Amino acid sequence: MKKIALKDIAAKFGVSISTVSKAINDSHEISKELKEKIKKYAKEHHYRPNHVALSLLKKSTKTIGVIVPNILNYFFTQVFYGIEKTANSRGYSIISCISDESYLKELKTVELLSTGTVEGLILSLSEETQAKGNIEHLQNLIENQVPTVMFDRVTEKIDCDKVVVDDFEAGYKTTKHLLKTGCKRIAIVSAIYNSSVGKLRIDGYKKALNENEIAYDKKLIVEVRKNDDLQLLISLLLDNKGIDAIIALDEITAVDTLHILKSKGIEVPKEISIVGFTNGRLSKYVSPALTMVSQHGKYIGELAANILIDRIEYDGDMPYTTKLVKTSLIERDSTKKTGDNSLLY
Amino acid sequence: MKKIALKDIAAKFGVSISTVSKAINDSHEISKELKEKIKKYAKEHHYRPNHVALSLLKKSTKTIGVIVPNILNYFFTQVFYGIEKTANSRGYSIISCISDESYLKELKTVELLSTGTVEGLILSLSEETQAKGNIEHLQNLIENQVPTVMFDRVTEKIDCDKVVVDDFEAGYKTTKHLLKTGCKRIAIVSAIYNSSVGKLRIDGYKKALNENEIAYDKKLIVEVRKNDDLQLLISLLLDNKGIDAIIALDEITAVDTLHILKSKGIEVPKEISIVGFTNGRLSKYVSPALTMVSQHGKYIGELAANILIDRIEYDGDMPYTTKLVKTSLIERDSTKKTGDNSLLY
DNA sequence: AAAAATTACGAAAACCTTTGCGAAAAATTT
DNA sequence: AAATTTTTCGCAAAGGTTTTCGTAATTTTT
Repeated sequence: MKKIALKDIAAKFGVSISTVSKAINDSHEISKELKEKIKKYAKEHHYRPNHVALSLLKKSTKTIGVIVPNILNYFFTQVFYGIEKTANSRGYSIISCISDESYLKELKTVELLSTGTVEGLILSLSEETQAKGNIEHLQNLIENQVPTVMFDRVTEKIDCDKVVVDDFEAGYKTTKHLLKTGCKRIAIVSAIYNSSVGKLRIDGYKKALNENEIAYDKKLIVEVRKNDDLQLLISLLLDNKGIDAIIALDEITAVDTLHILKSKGIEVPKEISIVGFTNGRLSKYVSPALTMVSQHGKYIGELAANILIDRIEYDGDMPYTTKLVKTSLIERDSTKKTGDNSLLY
Repeated sequence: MKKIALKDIAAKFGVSISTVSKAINDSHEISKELKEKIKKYAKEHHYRPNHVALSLLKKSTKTIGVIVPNILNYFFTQVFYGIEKTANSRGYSIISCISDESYLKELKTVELLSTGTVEGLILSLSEETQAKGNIEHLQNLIENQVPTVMFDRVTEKIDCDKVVVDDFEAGYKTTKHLLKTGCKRIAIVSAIYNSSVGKLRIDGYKKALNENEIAYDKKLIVEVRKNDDLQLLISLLLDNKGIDAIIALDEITAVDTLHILKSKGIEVPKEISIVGFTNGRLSKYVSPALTMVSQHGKYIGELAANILIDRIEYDGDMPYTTKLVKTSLIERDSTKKTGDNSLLY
């Protein structure tokens, strides 16, 4: 039993292809008896209209493309999940690509998908793309009228819909919270020094410091590069006497930092508080459970998908929007309680 | 600047569509001057052949479908990553669906994809599908000659290529290891009582017990259902005096179990050893770090993709294969060392 | 019984691309 | 100058589907 087409059914009953099509679609133009015969046969042979042919005809594939830099990162997994869920509920399939933080793969994918395969694209820039600043491929996308939504790792050089975490506010809020719990000298450990995201968080941090009349000290910002020894970096950092809080800009770094502090016999949060970014699966299972900034990945995915599909389906001019998704601080046991100064004495 | 087709270029230069097509594909049939004019114009307007039309013409979409039950599960994320990577390297895109453990969504997806959209399918059964045993949709798939590879959660009722973890051996190996470290009364906590996977692991466990002449005790197998209180279940379990090891059939349960034991003041592994399944991100960050069974998710994905694409591209008969991927026991600190009996006394 | 309306189906276009073949025009050879 | 080859392009088909329109045949209405 091979793939069956209208043609085959038409041949079977000695009628035309259009008659079969109409019969299967229950058109009133076809007599009752013929319709029933054809429908029965079609069902028995598992006839299903060829999706590719339909896409060509309707000029609509009901498919959107998604490019994520790294699916093993829990945040992106969550976003992906959100996208898939809402896209699906609105009748769209998703064709997914993992750029693996590579500019070239991102480029290839964009070129591949922007040829009628998908009706729109949701993407987050690869690390390499952000570092290089080479975004011609995305510019072409917009020029070619391919609806596009960028999320999280975006660039202001491209004019399109965007969904971003309010990383500035997150950095600000986090720092402020730490200050409120009595911390005075707050360090930042970042493994994402190249991204817009990291810069924004640090800007928010600076603003909070400024508001509290604490001088910004560049020595307190530690950039962790690939293959760097975090243990060593933390040791060097702690030579700056008086550090009483560390903000880690990703979950793994937060957990690693916690372990390093513990191995040094430093009590968390009594001596040093820790806040990490991205509320993934690790944070609540370590001890003490880490206070984290949740970025609502799933919600971001849902939002991005809805914006994209709205644009695909809305026939007319729609101004580009940038949605700023607020973070939530999830307080656990790696920070002191607000107003609770007992630990200070 | 809208989407541009051969038609538009043909109109621009007053030539036929076929001429333009040949010019762009650098055919010798077209004069040098015309070719250059057309190519220049095409490039300037970012012409790219419509992928849907090509798919229809070539009867090949260069796309495979992937259905995973739950992308937030790290094992599946890893498999997904492996699939994407190799599919991509072999020139295939992937269209992905998350069944969310729902039979209905799996069914809908299979029906949607088996209509010319994809050339083959890689899937792992949803929990509901496994529980219900309703696999007609997959039977149709095979009958309709859609190349299909099932991984991890498979059914023996369907005859197709399969890639499975050697869960029987894993259960056997794990149990044997625990016995070798001196454990005598080993319990199992399972949140996947419905799956083939869980049953196989328990079968392996039984074999190991049998070989060591230890009676199988059904009371030592705990099934954790949704919304069940694990804390309570563990407490009840521990009423069976003498339990000195627990095998948890998924990572979260392993970590949770560890926490519960710790909160009860039970020392791990001195009093009770713990081994968990699925070596994800959590296990090595808790303390003590958990000994886990790694299932090599990425490799499974790569294998599945290669098998599928081989079948798609090989024109002829190929017997169905079932690949059994061995697990690795990653020893950390939640189990005692082999031959080290010091902790026993 | 003639006119009008309804029923039941087929032809063809459209979606976009590639490619084999035919044909005209140009260039080359005899 | 005639015959042959080469160059250069267009036509048409094929892939599967839906849909508009046309056209018979049949039924209903006047």
